[in-house]
Amino acid sequence: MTTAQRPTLEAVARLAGVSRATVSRVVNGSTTVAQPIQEAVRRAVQELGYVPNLAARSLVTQRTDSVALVMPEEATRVFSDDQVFPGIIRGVSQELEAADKQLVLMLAGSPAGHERVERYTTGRHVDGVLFASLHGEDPLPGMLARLGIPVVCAGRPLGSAEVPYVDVDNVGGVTRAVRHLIGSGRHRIATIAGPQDMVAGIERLTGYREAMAAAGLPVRESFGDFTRESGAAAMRHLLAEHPDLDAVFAASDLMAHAALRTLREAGRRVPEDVAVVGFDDIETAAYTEPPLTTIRQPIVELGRAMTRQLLRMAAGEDIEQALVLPTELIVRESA
Amino acid sequence: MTTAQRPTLEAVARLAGVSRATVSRVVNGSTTVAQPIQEAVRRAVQELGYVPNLAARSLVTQRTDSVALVMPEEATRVFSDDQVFPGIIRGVSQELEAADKQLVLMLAGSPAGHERVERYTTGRHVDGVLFASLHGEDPLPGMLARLGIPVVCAGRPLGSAEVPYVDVDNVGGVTRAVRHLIGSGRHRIATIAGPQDMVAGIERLTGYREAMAAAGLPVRESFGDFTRESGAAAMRHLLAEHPDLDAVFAASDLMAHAALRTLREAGRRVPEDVAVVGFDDIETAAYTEPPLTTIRQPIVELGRAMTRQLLRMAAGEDIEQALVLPTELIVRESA
DNA sequence: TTGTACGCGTTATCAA
DNA sequence: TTGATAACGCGTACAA
Repeated sequence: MTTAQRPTLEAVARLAGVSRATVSRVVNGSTTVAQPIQEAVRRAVQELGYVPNLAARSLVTQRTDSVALVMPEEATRVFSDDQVFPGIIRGVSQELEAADKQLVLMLAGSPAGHERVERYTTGRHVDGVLFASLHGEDPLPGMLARLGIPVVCAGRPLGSAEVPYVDVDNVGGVTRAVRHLIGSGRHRIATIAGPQDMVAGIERLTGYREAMAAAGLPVRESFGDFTRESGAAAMRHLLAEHPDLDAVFAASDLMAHAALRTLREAGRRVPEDVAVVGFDDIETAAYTEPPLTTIRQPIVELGRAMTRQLLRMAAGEDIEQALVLPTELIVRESA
Repeated sequence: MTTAQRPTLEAVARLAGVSRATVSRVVNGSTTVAQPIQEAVRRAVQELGYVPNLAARSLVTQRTDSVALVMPEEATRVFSDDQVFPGIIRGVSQELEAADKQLVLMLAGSPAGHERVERYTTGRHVDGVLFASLHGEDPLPGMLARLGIPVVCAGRPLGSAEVPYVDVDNVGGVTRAVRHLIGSGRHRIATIAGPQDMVAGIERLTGYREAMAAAGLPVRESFGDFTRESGAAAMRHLLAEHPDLDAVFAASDLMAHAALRTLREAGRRVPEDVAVVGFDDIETAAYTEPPLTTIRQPIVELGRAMTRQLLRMAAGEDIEQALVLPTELIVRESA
């Protein structure tokens, strides 16, 4: 296997009859190079198929032109069936592509994986780090921020760390959903809450409680972890505890989907007997039986927004500590 | 912002009272260093929080310790609702983590994106390239292979290029599904085929045709692009053309899901009037109405296998040109 | 077993 | 406007 030697700046310089420095200037778009020379250099680059060596460039510029996206590995499991995981990646990827930077994806599930992420990111091998879907109080974002490494989180980070984040308006969305239920005559509204070690789970429960309190209605709570399985168990639990319920707000569409099925198995009609509202607006939501009323969150836009914030930080700009994207109630047939 | 200067080999060497070379040897696990010195070096590394500069290392080793995973951007749209996209990523990520290499994810949707991928990968900024879910005859994998850059594809690449790949047994899986339908008394079996510019679409149709021919049954074909929307349209088309059909094999679970709904809207009962079989075994399959009989493909394992092959190539080993993973018929209630 | 010295391919500083 | 030349941080012959 002939490892075809890549052409270097040196080679281009020789072919174009100029110095390395000049070639470098042309490649990096410096304006201080005479037109005819620019063209000669470009021709040589073209002819040789020259591509800059990023390692060499990083060594001197102290930039890597790459950004890490860190996701807990469970995320790919928990969200394996919805669009959150691919959606964030797509948004991040779009913005990075526009900035001509690479996306280094790190799934950090195991403790070993987490340690690896820590080594890699603190080692300044990337220009910035995006965190998605954090569980509990991960100290890593705060640590990186203190090291002066640009960091942005998806969702308000738990704990005291002052790390910039982008989130969706969980509380506002849930409030609208609960009002919608009340407006259609429901008063015995239960919730299947999400995991309380994730900010999305916490805030959606908060939204439910606040909306119910505002209407002077009593709460009926049960908990899941965003998955279908947990949603089914929670729904069964609710039916046993509060057989009189006439509506359910589930903190994820997957749990709502499982609730639909569990209700049917229990002989309850949706929406006649029990109305159901989910959260996310995954594609499946339009295909459930009956189609699911839910709260849409702009997930691709979330990925894009957090990336833009990060790039601005990396460029030395000051950015808003928090950015909240709007959610929207999508009314279908289940409520 | 005090850009805390990272410690270098030099700093560690000074603290440990040895030469840079020795520190380098310890860091890279050379056995030719005296025990007490090793320990002194390790202590110094610990104390300073030394992390090797990857750019500098790449420059001299000619390795980057990173691997690119290239996916057409449409994949994240087409598969936004199933587990293929996250599944492959998870498998790839697991194997790379074990090998202590980074995953550079590149979504190549637009022509500009494709060109960017080409520049990046041919520029040898990664030690190898994984391709997922190719459409049509992409020349890039073959080009990279000829450049001596390790490449592995998910699914047999179309066209003449001799690029190593890992695939699932599409034909075998479909054959089993069709036999299952025939075995339960169905004879007017239609198919909703996948896109014919993707090898998965082509092979699943081939499997259907071969199994039908082997049983001496006539085919009824309609085409989609793996999405629900296209599946619904294809199902309507089939009902119009072949109102007598008593079974449908859809080349993806999403299309099968849409078929279930379309059949119900048309007043057909599943499985009494029409049996339905899908392909993929996405999580939703167990939650459709009725639960979907389908062909499971080991998608995470596909990601792992292709990564192992790539790493072996990158290590200079010879690898099998093709690797085919088994599929499995999962019988639920729809057939 | 350890250290010296060179080179990897770029960018940046300074003269010319 | 252009060209030498010095870093950037590391691995590794080669010498000791």
